[in-house]
Amino acid sequence: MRIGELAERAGTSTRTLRYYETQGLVRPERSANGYRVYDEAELRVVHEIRALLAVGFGLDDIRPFVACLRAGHSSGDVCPDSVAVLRRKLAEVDAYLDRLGAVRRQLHDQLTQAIAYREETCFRKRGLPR
Amino acid sequence: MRIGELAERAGTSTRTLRYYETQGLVRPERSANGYRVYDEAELRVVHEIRALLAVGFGLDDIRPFVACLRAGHSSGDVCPDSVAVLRRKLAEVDAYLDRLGAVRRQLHDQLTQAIAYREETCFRKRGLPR
DNA sequence: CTAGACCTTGTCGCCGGTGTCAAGGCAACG
DNA sequence: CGTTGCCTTGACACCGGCGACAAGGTCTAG
Repeated sequence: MRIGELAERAGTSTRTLRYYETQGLVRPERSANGYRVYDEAELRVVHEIRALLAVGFGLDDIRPFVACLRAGHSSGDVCPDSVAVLRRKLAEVDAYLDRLGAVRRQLHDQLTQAIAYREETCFRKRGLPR
Repeated sequence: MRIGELAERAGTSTRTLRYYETQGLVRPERSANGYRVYDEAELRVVHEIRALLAVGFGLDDIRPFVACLRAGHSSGDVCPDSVAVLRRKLAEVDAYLDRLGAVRRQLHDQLTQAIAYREETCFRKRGLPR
């Protein structure tokens, strides 16, 4: 399988596949004419990469998962390094959820007060009772 | 007040203040020698900018708040445009919270299963009963 | 007069994952 | 033989909010 076919089957672009290669995530053979040649297993790898990217991982974080697949495991998640990354990411997400919750509260308060102020001003302008 | 003093008082850098100026957020006068001269009100403006940036706003989102302050209001939140941005941002944060919650769940599941698999493998390897 | 602290504008770099274009090789079909 | 389509490497662009540096002007104290 050459790069164009892999790109299409994986739902991405050739540019992206070449980039993954520079990052050490995908390792094609080369045919005599210099074309990249991928075996079926690489399709799996690319799917794993895309799935993890979609969840918010960076390419660096993904490396252990790819290594795990390449080591013959049926899931990229089960190797120690992958588990470590999963733990770390889960902690990061939890922390971010906390921060975002705080932000949400602040925004909500700000909005509530701004609206209250505007309504009060409106009442005063019209000389209406509260 | 010149740029260095404002930067120090606002807890930021001169580079940053000049950048805000290019973005139309801060408007210094110029003294005869070409130096930027800020009045006290600008300190307030810069504080508002920094506070909103810290919450996750972009400079574009912040513009209405600055305009609101500059229009004489004691808070940047109370003008219609600001309220609109607050509403939009709150919605964005809510959406992001949802997505992040889903991601958290997925990570948690992945982690749980990976660990379960590792333990099972461990048991099998040692020929122990479950 | 000079050193030093401040100011000016202009430019490049970063980060991450891609899009996009350029210039050129290789293969297959007519 | 030429066209078409796929492949190659290389390089610029993007987005946002700055950091950092260069080359030069200005003001003040000694």
